[in-house]
Amino acid sequence: MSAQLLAVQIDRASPVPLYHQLAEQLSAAVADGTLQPGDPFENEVALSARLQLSRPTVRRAIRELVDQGLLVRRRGVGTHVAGRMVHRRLKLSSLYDDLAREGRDPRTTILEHEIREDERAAIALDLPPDTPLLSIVRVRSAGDSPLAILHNWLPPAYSDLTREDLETSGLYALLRDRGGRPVVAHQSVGARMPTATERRHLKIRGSHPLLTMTRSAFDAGGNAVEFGDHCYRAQDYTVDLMVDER
Amino acid sequence: MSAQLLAVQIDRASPVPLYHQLAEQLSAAVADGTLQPGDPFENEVALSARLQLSRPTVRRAIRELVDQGLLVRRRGVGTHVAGRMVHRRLKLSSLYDDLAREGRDPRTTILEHEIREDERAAIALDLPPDTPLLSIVRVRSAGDSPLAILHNWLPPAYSDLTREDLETSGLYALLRDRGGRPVVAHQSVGARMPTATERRHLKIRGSHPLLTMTRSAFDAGGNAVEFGDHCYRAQDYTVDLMVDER
DNA sequence: GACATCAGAATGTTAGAACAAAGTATTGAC
DNA sequence: GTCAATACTTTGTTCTAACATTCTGATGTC
Repeated sequence: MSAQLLAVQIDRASPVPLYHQLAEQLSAAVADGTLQPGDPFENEVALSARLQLSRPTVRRAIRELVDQGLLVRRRGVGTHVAGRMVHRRLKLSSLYDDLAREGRDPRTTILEHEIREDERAAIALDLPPDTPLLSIVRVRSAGDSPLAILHNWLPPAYSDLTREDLETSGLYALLRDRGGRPVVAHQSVGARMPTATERRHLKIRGSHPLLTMTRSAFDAGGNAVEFGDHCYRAQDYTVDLMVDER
Repeated sequence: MSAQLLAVQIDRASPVPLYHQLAEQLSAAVADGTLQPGDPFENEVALSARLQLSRPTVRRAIRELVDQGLLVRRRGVGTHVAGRMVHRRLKLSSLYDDLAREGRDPRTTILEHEIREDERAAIALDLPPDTPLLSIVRVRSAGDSPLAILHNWLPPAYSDLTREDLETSGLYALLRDRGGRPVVAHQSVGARMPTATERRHLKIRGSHPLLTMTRSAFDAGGNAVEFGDHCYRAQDYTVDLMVDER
């Protein structure tokens, strides 16, 4: 029961770390099906000898794949390719990106765009309650069908975003362009009936609920990036997520 | 601007790895407020010299804290304590555990308990569509107030769970006792109006929606552990979660 | 044939060393 | 005084080396 010998090419002149070069190529082998779930993986020592790399380097590459959930390691047994369902694919995406990816023609109508104080939003962003925040209310549609009402508050660092910016692009894309890459978010998802105003904006007829979500997003250093209070037509939208305790 | 010298005790006779002993004590210093967000952290070399540990060992301990989101490292600058909001605290908890922790007297009524085939559940668990699954329907209450209807399907390995087991304990606790520790789950959260039966079981009067959640859970090896289709009274329940892209 | 013992194979832990890269602070020239 | 070059600090990468721990399977005895 010997493992498959994967073809790997290492470029020692490249500025990208050896362990990462290796990790990417191994990762690709799992992704493209060269290695199937359950398949045994070449062991550390053999791999390091074959590729002329030290064991710590190979070990670190394998660790990256284990962290992604692509491989499972057991002491005394070996390393194997994990089942497809445990592969990690996290994303902190926005509705705009999701719709754009599906080719559903995302559109934005801006209802509000002004600097204000808001205690609830400030607290959620771990900022002083009297911090002036840019408050934005948008209706997001796919084609002619309104899907969601998005209320967001941004800290002072981003308060120069214009209405025009927001009409043509998603909020998260704008934040990324400004260097504020959100990597952590606290979300809370619930449901309730819409108000009369919400029914009008979302063109809801009959008895249909809203899916609500609040989100506080932060960058890697813990700086506040955005607080959002969103509501979606529950008929057209679900929140999908992956919980991972490894 | 020198960093605080933390008191750390390392027991080389202990079977617990040195890096983990160190990580736990450093983690505690952040948790109990000895180190505040933004505080500088003693650098790797100094710490390894002071504690008589090798740099790789210290480095691995620090890496553990970085992975938890407790510390932030930047090359050339140093290591600092991260803001409180980016600390990772993941949990794959069940409603029973949540209620018990809050002292809200969780109770369970079993409506169904039988072996059946269910194509949707089997597919969600990455099993053949004709796999016989243990199908369980429960009403979960806090005291006398019904909160949720929980429909779960379990793979054959767990199909010997009895009604009595389920009445006295949470499903996740039972699974853990049997060695099936779920570490990864795919969840989908939505909202809809309740059916007449659901209104009766959950004692819903008036126009109130349900929060729905489906979940497929797997252990570290990728083996199916559970598929659940739950609905909650949206008035009393929200799904809280933390998304993390680090 | 059933069970305990043991060897082998794999990952896990720890150490010591050297150099690379990035950011900060100081120094020096103009 | 301003600005650029330099030195220093700190984390990042890579290697060699040795021993520990855990699981599997083979060996061998009763």
